Amino acid sequence: MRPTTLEDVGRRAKVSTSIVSLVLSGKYEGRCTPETAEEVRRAAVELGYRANRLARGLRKQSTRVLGLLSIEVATSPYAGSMILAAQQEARAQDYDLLFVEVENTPDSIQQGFDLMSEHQADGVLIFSYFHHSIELPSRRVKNIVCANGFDSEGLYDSFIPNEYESFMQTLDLLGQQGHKSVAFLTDSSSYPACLERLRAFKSAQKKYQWNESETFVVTSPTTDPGSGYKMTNQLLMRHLETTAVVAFNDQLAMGAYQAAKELNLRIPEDLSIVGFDDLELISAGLRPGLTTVRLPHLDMGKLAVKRLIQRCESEDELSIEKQEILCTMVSRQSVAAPRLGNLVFSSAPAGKIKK
Amino acid sequence: MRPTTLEDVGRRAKVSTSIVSLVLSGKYEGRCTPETAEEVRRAAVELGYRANRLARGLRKQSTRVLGLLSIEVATSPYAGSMILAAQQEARAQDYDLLFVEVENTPDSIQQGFDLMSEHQADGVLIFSYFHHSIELPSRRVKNIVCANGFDSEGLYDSFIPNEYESFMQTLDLLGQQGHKSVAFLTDSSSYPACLERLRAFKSAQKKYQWNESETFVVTSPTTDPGSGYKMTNQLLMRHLETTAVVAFNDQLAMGAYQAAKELNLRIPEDLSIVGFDDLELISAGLRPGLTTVRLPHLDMGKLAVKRLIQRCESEDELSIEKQEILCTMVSRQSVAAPRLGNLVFSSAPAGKIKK
DNA sequence: AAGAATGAGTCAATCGTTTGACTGAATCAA
DNA sequence: TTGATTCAGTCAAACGATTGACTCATTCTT
Repeated sequence: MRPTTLEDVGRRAKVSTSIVSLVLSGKYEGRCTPETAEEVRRAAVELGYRANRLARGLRKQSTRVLGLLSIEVATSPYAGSMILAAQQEARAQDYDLLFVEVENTPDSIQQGFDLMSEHQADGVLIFSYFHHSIELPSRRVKNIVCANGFDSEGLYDSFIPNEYESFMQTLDLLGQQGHKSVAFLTDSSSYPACLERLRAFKSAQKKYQWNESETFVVTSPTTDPGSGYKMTNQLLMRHLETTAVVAFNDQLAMGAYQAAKELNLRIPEDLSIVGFDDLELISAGLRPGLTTVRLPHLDMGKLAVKRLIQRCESEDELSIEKQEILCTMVSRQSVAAPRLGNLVFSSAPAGKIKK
Repeated sequence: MRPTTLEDVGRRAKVSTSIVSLVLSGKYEGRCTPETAEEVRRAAVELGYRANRLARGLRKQSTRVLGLLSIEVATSPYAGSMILAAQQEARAQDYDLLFVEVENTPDSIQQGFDLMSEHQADGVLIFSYFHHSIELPSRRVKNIVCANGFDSEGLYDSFIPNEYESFMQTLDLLGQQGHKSVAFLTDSSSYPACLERLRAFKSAQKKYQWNESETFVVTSPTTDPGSGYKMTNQLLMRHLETTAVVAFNDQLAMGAYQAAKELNLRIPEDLSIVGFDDLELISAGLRPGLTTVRLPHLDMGKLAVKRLIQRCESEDELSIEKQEILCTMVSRQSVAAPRLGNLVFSSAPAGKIKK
């Protein structure tokens, strides 16, 4: 059963395909009477006409299809919201997403671009699993936008999280509550997320006069809960006076919970813990709920698509937009003021301690 | 900069577009000399020629594009692997995926189908968030395959988890270890997952002579860790003799861990716990690691695509394939034989207890 | 030496839409 | 009355790839 074409509709409404096309796209003024237009529309509905986007794309040299190159995103637990947000924003503007998962190698990415160019995608989104620099190969697509990552040459728009300011939100919270012995569990890599969060921590140490002993920064090459557990044990062995643990991500925080509970430390009364990422499976599931920072996956996905479409539809050259997005702090129950009986007293006035 | 076309390649190789097309698709035998073919291939590479899939699709009436209707999948933590597996299987066979997230309403699904038909997708995959029945509206696509769900009329292929047998794997494990007081924390819905897992539990109760008191089945409308915590508390209040807790999913199991730890019960020495789903963020993150059952998202995604492509390329009518896939048990450290000092002794011979 | 067969290509229709150029009738201005 | 304008449409050429129907020259058969 061949699908209905413009010609079928035209035959039924007794007009040429031209009129049908014009009417259905709303550009028929001066080309036919409103009555004819009505007749055409009726015929189209009766026959269940759906435009063939291949033909349209071929003729108009524009497909309203955006390529989504996902660099190891779909494998990650973060996948959902970014891709979903992109999809919905696209659909809201009558664009569709052609999805390809690629590996983080110039070769694989090149293949992804080739594919998108075969499909005549109007533009390509590059979504990255984690916030880092991506080496883009020579490309044959004009419109490109990156989300949760940026191209190494800085040639394209990018929407990335503002690691420093975002992390500072939870650090400020701890500082304001009067903590003085705060430890940071982190990754030993040199990705922006890592570097920036460390920079924020060091800056908070100064700002709130935290104990700046190097042993308050615990690093590990892996960031699973198991590592978090070990790091926290190791930390508390050395610094039992610790009143707050700041984790690079929620998995490490989860490990910190386990270590704390084994040592019979209550959270948050004896030990405050904060995470990063807001993986709800963890952060909302832990007891007590984990105070953490939600990565702006939704916003990045949405903004990237908005910008890409803008690029696709703009006549003239747009300047390169690099936007850092502030994450939102999600307050649950894992933070409290340090107990007065602790080694280091809070120097903040009582009014400040209570929230 | 207009992309290279067959004509450009033909011009450079000094042959007609026909020969170029024939050569590049490998069907040139009897149409030109191997030397000409080589010349054409060289020209194509030099110009970086990429076929225009719109034109090809229009002409061949086949696009090698599969629509992926994701019914609330992308919002779920399970998203990744199923979509990823589908993408990779498709790509391996030179198919691409057009991704649309839809809501679980006939209207929304209908819109999804309409879209796919506009794009002339060769077939449509329907991926569902959880294992359940989907009402499909009147459709204009011939090839349809469902994964992790099935259409209410049973008209299409479907690949779903075998809930009963899969769940039975962990129940068997507990039975063989000699547990007799086993509780089941579950959802109070009436989806297949729920019904089947309950059926498996009841059957295990008989098979292993577990205490069949109704109070060993604890239900709740929500299945977050918080509920698991409450349910476990409530359970242990009534049945302190419980030696094993079986949870409907990993979130509930996570809650059970929390309750157990608060009561100073050691896992697995005092209480064995098993989950379902294998959400690694939880199951691999808990201490000790959670023994659970991995849903076959990867297989479902892959098999669904395989079958859909088979359908797209088959001349004749294929019969409807309904496949139930066995999940794999993931053994971690949350299960052990009940302690001999417990209220109820294992009646199994010692040889059976040890694995 | 005439006709058939083969080899190496080209031609042109087709897929379904879009859209500028055209047409033929009716109306209007002077 | 005549020429210009408007109205309500139709025509046909793209867009780029595919493929059955051709063509023309050479070689083979008898």
